[in-house]
Amino acid sequence: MTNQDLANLIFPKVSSNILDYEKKYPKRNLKEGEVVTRVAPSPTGYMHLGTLFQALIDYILVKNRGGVFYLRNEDTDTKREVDGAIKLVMDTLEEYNIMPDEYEIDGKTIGSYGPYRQTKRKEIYHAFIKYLIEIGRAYPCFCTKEELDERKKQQEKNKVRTGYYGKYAKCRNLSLEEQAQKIKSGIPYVIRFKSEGDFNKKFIFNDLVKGKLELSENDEDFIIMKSSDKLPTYHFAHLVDDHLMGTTHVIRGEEWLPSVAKHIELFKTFGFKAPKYIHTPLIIKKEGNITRKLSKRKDPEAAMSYYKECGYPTLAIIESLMTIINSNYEEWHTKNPTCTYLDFTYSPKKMSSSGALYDLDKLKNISKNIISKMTKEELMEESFKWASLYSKELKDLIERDKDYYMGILNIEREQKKPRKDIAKYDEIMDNIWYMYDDVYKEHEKTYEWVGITSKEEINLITSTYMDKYFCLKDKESWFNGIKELSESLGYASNMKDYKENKENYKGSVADVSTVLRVALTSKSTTPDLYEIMTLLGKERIEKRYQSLEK
RNA sequence: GGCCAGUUGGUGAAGUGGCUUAACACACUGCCCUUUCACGGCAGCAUUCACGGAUUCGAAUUCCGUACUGGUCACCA
Repeated sequence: MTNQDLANLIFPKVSSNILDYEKKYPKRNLKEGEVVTRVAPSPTGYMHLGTLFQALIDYILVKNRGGVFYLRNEDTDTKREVDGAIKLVMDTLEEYNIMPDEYEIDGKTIGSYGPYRQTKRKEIYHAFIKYLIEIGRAYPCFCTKEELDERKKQQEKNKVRTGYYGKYAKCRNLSLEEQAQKIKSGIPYVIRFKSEGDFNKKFIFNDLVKGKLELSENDEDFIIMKSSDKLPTYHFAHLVDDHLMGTTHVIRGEEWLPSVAKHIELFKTFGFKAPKYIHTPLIIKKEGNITRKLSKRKDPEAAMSYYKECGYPTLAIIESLMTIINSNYEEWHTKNPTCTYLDFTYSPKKMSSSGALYDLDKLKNISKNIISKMTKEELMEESFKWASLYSKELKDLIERDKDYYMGILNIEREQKKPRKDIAKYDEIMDNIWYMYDDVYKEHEKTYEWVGITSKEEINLITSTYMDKYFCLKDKESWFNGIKELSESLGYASNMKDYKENKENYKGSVADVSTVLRVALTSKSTTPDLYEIMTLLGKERIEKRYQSLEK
């Protein structure tokens, strides 16, 4: 009995070997400095902010240096797999405009380094595992769950490091005959990597974000192939896939740092060049005094669907992530206002190495700026798309009269210093409902009177205004009318004069304007009143003033 | 508990031995501008970089220790 015999016993059907696959997937033809990155989500039916975060870095790195960005479906955990999960990831990437160059979806494959789906790569993994068995660096392990638990318990009790290594690696010393015999008798087994590392020896690992790290060598005989479906574990799939697909830069979350030693040993054993690693900080959240990883269970904002539902422009999310990716991004962007985020040069070294807090306030601010710079047509279209999915009410209003809707949106827009009052599309309704008579009528509202609250005075102001001073010719004459109205009723029309001689007046033109505003919209804070009045027109204004309680 | 990483204001952070009386942005507060709200402008907001010690003429920046926080220790990725 030889290693070769054992390998053949375990993988009787594997005919191709490593060399065959390396021929089939030759080294990529890259120009100097070009990179190959990948986003490798597992299809759990959920698109995490962190996945987008990493994909964005992948994408930017490729935009910066040239090369290929691909998507690999890491579906080896068949228990957790959810139908349509990769579609969700792809759709999201598409929405955010960070499409991979190579991918596989609905049976359609783009790119020549596929399959881009791990369950379809089983044979390939088997060839690599077979090789490992042949050279005596992998072996079948027959330990049961109970045995493993017991081992761990003993280790904890004896205060030694837990894990399947050294003398605790029970199955590594089984003779080939014993192994063959057990396999033949149908005992379930996994394949473990036979480590030659020494935990007490250190090696230098250079992470592109964290810098040089001194890590202990791996000495664990970790599992590389599962028993039930014969699929590889992450560690092994990482080795095979990233080698064959030619990944130059692996961008993944910091939670992978503890397994780096395993990966390095694996690459070394095969004599493959390991990719460069960018371990990104985790996106964290603060809850009271506790800081923790964004959790998909507890935090709605961990899911990309959250941002879609609220109606944040995708660019706002991207820009806010950019500020986390490299904190000099904003400064760069204000200096280069015509550039897009794709023109920015990403530097892993400048990335913060502590957890990144995703700040929704910051997002809102960025989003307000982006929305304020949209043209009325853009905003109409974007908000319509959103409303079609999430707000029938708004959708109906837009469809009723798109021009009128754009007119409302255009108040204090398309000017040098546009108004910034919308952070997400679900806020639009709050800002425009009073511009529609039927909605206004039905809307539950309290008039936000400020200063002047007497009903008689309010009625006096509105009726005098409509009778004698109403004018919509242009903004200047409109405002002159309000000034004259103010004076005729004993209010100051000149603010400076008012401030100096308050006792001479009942109030100022500001108070009068507020009355006209609140009486018309019920709100004390609205955009420019002249434009609102122009859109509404005299008749409707008059009606609203008349319908006020006497 | 072992291993690894991190710790600068309310938040994200810049900063790699003197140019830092700690940049920039968000948030907050005040003032100015203004018919309101906003926008914009100005100003304020860490005498100090988790704590203790060491090195140095000089440290947020180097070293050691402590504390705290996070990650990880699966036939999950």
